[in-house]
Amino acid sequence: MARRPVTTSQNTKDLDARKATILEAVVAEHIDTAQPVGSSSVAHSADLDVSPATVRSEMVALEHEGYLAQPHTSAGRVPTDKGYRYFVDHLKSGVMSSAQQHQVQDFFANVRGEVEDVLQQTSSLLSRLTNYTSVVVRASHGHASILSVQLVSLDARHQVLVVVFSDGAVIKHSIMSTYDASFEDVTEASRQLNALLLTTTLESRVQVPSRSDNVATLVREAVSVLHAEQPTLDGEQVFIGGSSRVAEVFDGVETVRTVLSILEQELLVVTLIQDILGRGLSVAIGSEHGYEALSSCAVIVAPVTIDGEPAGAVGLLGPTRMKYPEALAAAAMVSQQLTRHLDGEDGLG
Amino acid sequence: MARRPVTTSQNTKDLDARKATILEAVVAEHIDTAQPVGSSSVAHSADLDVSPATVRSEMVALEHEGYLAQPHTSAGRVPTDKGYRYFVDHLKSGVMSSAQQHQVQDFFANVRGEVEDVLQQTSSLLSRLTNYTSVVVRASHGHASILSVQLVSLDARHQVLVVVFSDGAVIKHSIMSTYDASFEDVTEASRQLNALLLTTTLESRVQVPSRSDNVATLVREAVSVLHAEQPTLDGEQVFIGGSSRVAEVFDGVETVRTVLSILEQELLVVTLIQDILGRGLSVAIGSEHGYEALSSCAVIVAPVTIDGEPAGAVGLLGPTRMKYPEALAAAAMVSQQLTRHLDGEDGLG
DNA sequence: GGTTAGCACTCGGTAGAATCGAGTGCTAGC
DNA sequence: GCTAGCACTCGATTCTACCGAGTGCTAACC
Repeated sequence: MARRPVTTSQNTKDLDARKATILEAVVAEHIDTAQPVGSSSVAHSADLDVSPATVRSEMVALEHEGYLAQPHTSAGRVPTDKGYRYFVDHLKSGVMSSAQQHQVQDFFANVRGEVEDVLQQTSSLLSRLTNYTSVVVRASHGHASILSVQLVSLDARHQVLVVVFSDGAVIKHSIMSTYDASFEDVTEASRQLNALLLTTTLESRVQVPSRSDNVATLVREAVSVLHAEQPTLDGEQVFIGGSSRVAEVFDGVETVRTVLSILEQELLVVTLIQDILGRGLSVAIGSEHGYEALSSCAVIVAPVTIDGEPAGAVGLLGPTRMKYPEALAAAAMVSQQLTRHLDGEDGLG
Repeated sequence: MARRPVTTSQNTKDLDARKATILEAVVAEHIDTAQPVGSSSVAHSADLDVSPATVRSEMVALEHEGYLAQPHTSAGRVPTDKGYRYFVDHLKSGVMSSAQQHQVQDFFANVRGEVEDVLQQTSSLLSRLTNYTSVVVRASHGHASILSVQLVSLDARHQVLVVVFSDGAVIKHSIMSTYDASFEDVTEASRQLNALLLTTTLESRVQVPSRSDNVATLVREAVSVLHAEQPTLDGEQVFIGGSSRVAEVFDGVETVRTVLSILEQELLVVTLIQDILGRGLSVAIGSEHGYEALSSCAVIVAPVTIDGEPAGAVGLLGPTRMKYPEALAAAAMVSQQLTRHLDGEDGLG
């Protein structure tokens, strides 16, 4: 997956009022119709009392400044990524239909079950609301403290390590011992692990016993397996909803393929979302997120917190000509309601 | 999702040798080219020494008997589901390239990690091998015996119930108590739960204490939450690999959409696979599996066992004109190797 | 100077006609 | 029973003409 350098500054200085109106009209209409937009329809729709000819001359200016592009001579104008960016940056906060608002409220009033299930369903909800593919990311439990460690024997050579975190997450790891571990060994190792790890986090490193008896070996093995957890995927979980939307929202089999195959790579998705979030954006349009393969996509993200701490994010993936007002509003409302829901449950469903 | 009655008997009585050869030639060529197949190419390719005209008259017969169809007059023939069925039923066992065989062996020689990860990667492997979308289903732990039950307190009102099964699976459930549970209450409840549930299975029902003290309430809550596990999804896990293949393998956005949206519904996928498996088939073609929406798909399944007991299945989803010999061989080899891998690990990775 | 009406020009999209050709079904003869 | 021959069908391709939405430019207008 080719990664291009990221443009940090948006370089969207304000346009004069009329250019802005025209740009916004073009973007809005193109989002609506998926067609290049001509000067006359802009002249009529936007309530500036000027002739198409005037609009045209403004359009060439906007084209020179990089906000618009022309698929070919004698076609209308189409927004560039920069054009969309301006549009998004100058959006007055959108609204959701009250029917949709109710839908969200009802959802959160009625969900129950494990956090994982709630997050998966939230992802589906967001996708249904917007008709785009939705992504919900749950932050890693890297800095949640450990509440319980338990080693359970499957048989003499196989043990399962189960760790419960303060955020309610549970992880398991399988351990294969190199010698036959007695029931007592395992129980004792389990006891020592608790003593060792309780209240620490996955990020902290602990002193392991250096003895070479069976129990110490088990303990060392368990601790090392836990610490090995980090490098791969940081323990984030990804929940994708409405992946079938990809097929209806993008045109061109090739694009659909590419986007789907990116969605298959959870690590990539997590990185992407965190990247955007880290840059303090709520939308990344086209080339902005730096993934060549997603150059025809826009990504909307909204953070989710628990007790004020970052706990994940919700995201939406659509074409650059996505319905920003609605999508932004939906993402905002869902992330906010999800945050409240998780807070209300003390960090766990 | 409309469900049609399932055809149980295949009704594929043998055809005479020449018809069979012709039918097989048509199917093979159509799988290869995706085009309707004409009489002359069959006459040349298959080594029957007859003229196209003869082939033609056989073809009308095959059409009457329902093995072939004509998209329109003056086009070649295309196999029907029944035609594919005959082809599959009379397939001499296919072969995999030795390169692919090595790929599979290398994979299983080198995978490590949790079963879940292994299964997910196996799914990706199978998809890469075949260029179709792959599904790996892990059977529910409904009749694995319980090795350990633990109740962990998040805070006074929230507990996490963690259960470890003999097959190495770990499940968790969140519990909200209606009163403040002390640390001692939780420890005691945990102890009692162990006494109650150890060596039982999720399917068995146990006698819960009828007292109304705090501990008993916790215990009842925990047990009921466990038993409630069953009805929804039976605890099966689904791992889908290469969903992006859908976009390149089916034509028509609508089909892609439908197939993707079915893959989103895990319950449906599990049912489908188990259904096919239950009918003792290894392939379900077009209308055979009874899902209207998948009428242009073929599904290949192969069971996976642990110690001879059913433990899940691997599956492939492709168009009815999929490359059956290769796909069947790949599914067979992967399921067999996976079975061996899981057996070798004593039922757990 | 900014705005506008007028106009010639561009060029993608569509509709229709002509044609091609792969493939069929039928029939008569071997 | 097989096959050569033949008329016929019908989707796909190509070509042409043409329409019209939209542009850029210029000259006049306020």
